[in-house]
Amino acid sequence: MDFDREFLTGTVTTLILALLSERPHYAYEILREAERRSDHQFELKEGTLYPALHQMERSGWLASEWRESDAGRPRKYYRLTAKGRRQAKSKREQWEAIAAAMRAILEGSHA
Amino acid sequence: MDFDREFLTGTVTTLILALLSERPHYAYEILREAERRSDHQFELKEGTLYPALHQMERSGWLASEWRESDAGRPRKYYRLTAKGRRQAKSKREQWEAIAAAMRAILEGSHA
DNA sequence: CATAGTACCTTGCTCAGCAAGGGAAGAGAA
DNA sequence: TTCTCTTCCCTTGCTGAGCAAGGTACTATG
Repeated sequence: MDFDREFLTGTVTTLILALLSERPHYAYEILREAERRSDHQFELKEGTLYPALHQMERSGWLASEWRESDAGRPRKYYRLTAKGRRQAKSKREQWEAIAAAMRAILEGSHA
Repeated sequence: MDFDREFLTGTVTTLILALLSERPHYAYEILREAERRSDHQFELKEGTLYPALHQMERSGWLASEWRESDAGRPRKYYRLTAKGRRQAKSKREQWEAIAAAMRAILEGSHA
């Protein structure tokens, strides 16, 4: 396999695609959800997330839709397109390959 | 825990420190070894590795020493300093935390 | 009325990774 | 002998992800 160059820095993209694979989310919700599930290991920054979402929408991986909320501001929900679903799969597989490769290398240095 | 900013892109540094934790290596050997152990998943680039090693030496994580080889050019061996050993531990722990966090997030999207 | 939380966004910096170059020296093939 | 392959070292200059730091606006709470 050949990793996307950007992938080695790309946990953010992988993470967004994974969450959106389950159901549509709005950005702020992605922030909270990533924090919660990672037991506060991840603190995704707004300055990272919003531009990333816009970029991914421009690339045709995501589609967005405004929805009213009973309390407070309307929310912009993102969902995966077909292209996005393919990307999500690819990114996840790449991540798993990297994780396996790292494991193989790190194991040696444990002794 | 708080990740080093660079860490999310920093598998390279982690990997180098892990290999040097085992024994001194010269750069070219690190390239080959990373490839071999990752079953050719990783193809560390020279343009990445050499500057990284120099940077790490300047930071006091590594020390280097030229050794003659029976065949061919002399080789520049790098080994960890005490500071480097602490870094190696820290990076490995950070990597493991990220891997765990990613696992937690990716699991949900498998269904 | 001030503070904190929710929710959207942008601009401009920094620095890791890399493509693309270079050099030198030995080994084997044609 | 010349050419190419492999080993081994290195540098320069680009790109782009992540982020700090800023902004807006509305609601709830003390």
